[in-house]
Parts: sequence; structure tokens; C-alpha cells
Amino acid sequence: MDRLPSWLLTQTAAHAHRLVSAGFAEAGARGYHLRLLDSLAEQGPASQADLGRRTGIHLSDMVAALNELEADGYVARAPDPADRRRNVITVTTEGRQRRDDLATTATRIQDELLEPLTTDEREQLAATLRKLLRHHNEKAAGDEPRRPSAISRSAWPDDGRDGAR
Amino acid sequence: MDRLPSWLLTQTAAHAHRLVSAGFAEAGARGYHLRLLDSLAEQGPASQADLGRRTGIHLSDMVAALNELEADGYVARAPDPADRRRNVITVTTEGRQRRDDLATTATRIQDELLEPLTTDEREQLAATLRKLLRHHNEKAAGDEPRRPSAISRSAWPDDGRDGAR
DNA sequence: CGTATGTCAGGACAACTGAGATAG
DNA sequence: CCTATCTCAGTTCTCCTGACATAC
Repeated sequence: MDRLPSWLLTQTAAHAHRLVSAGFAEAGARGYHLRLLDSLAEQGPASQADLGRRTGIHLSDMVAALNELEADGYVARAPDPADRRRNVITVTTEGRQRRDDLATTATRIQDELLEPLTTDEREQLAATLRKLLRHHNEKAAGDEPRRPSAISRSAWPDDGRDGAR
Repeated sequence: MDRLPSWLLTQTAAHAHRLVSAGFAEAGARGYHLRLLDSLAEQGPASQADLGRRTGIHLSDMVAALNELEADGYVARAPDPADRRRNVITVTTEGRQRRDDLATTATRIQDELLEPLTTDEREQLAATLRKLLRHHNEKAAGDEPRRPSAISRSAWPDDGRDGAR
């Protein structure tokens, strides 16, 4: 049983999920929230469909997750004048703060998760997982053709807070 | 986001789970089934409570999972004469066959999962995950005291099919 | 027309909680 | 009395399916 990588992976992920979601629960948040806020802060506003493609969150779950974030004032929904089917989702200032808070919580927990590993092992693990993830994501993307359809980058104001890229 | 090991872990595990459970679904099985059959074949009969401790499956889920396995004739439930609260769960001959079949399915899928990795990377990954898993399992075990209470090993017949130990 | 978008209802799975009945 | 075992009902979270109205 513990010779099966898939088993090792899902079990370890279960521990990781337990740790992280316990931390998030204290803050009244769920995993989706950080995923969404992070994508909005890093890659800018998007329609719900595009957000789903960026984060891997299903359109069906998107609605509920955005309802929660909107209710707390972390994101804003605005109809897209250029395409009236779409909602343009924007992260608010409070949303950026929220994202930073949740990111801090998540980062803090990594130490607990990776406690028995050396720095080298941690980096090796992350690199391997990233490789796996990219492979399977690309394979999944090949199945259903992707279409960018991004919202023009210049359309969202640069508030200077947007570091890494 | 992809700097968080917990994120990489849960996402990769999601892919792994998708692949494996797709294969299992074709056989009409779930992850719990292989876990249980494997534990019974490798470590012998057990009460439901002990099985839960061995496999990490909750007692509540245990009932349903064993109902399914029993209905298909893969395990047998018998009252323990020594302790009438307990059911002794035994794997049947068909159950051993089922376990081998499911294990074959699971093993076959590992290649698809680990496709982009070298042999070295695969071993490294498995070793690291095993280390993490042991750490967190032991930590969890420390929280709620463990009591062995095993069923006497000589009580279950050795049919010679039981390889590794 | 066909396709994309957002919304809603609900299922599958694994992990978990709480309550009850029975037996040690 | 207290604890352990088994059973049942129900929740959460993520992932996923199908349907529908609307807009392109």
C-alpha cells in the first residue's frame, strides 16, 4: 500500500488539507478564497469563466465562492460593458489585505507540514510536484481547447502593490 | 500560489485521485475497498475498530465500506466469541483476488501519474512522502492514545498466498 | 444557428462529528 | 460507572455533471 505513490500523495495531501483548512477555518475562510483572491491580485480582474480557467475552480463553485467573497467586500462584481454576458471580477483593497492575511496563514502552516524535511528535501519536493502538476494540467488543457480572451491589461489600474511578475 | 507546498500537494493529489478513482470506478470499487482488502490480506483479520486504526478509515465509514465488500462476498463478518461487541472481519478467497485485481489497476495507473519523472525522482518523491506521512501519523497517534488489542495471529490460517513480510 | 457565460440543483468521494445501543 | 465497539444520520470540502436562460 505504501508502495503506491498515488496513495502516499493523497494521504499526505489529506494531512496538508487538514492543517491548512483548520487554519483557514479560524479566519472564516476556505481554500477557494485564497486561490481566487491570489489570482485576482496577481493576474488582474477577469470574468468568472476566465477566473475558472486560471484557478482550476469549476464555474459552478465559482458562483458560490464569489458570493461569499463579495458579501465580505473582498471582490466586486461588475457587468462587462463589452460583453453583457460577463461579470468582471475585481479585488478590493480589503480583498488584497485579506489575501495577504490568508497567504500568511498558509505560509505559516508550511513549516508544520514540512517539519521533518531538510531545506533541500523541501525544494526537491516542490520542484517534483510542480513538474507533475504542469504535466497533468497541460494534458488536461489539451483535451478541451483553451481560448485566452483576456481583459485588456491596461484596463485595470496599477496600484503599485503588485509585486512579483 | 505555486510556492505553497500544501497547494502543490493537494493539487497533485487531486490529479492522482482522479486517475485512480476513474480506474476503480470501472471495476465498481472505491479507494476504501483496496485499502481494506489490502490490510486484511497483509495483516490478517481484525475487528472493525482495529481495522480503522490500521487503515485510517473512520469507524462510521467503515460500516458502509464493509457492507459493500460483504455484499460482494469479498469479506466475511463474524461475531468475536471472546468479545461479543466485536465483529471479526476476514478476507475471503474472492476478496484476495479482488485485492490483487485492484492493486494491479492501481499499480498500472502509477505510470500515468508519474510519467514526466525519472526513476530517481520517483524514488525520491516516494521516500519524501513516506517520511512526511510517518511524521504526521505518529503525531496524530500521540494525540489519542493507541491500544493494540490484536487478534491472535495464529488464529488466522496461512494459505501460503501471503508474500511480503 | 451554435457557442459562451453565469446561475442553480445536485452527486461522488473522503474525512469527519455526534448520538445511540450494546457489551465489556 | 466508565469505556469500547458497532451502527446510523448528517456535515464539510473539493471536484464534477447536467440543466437552464441569456448574450454573443
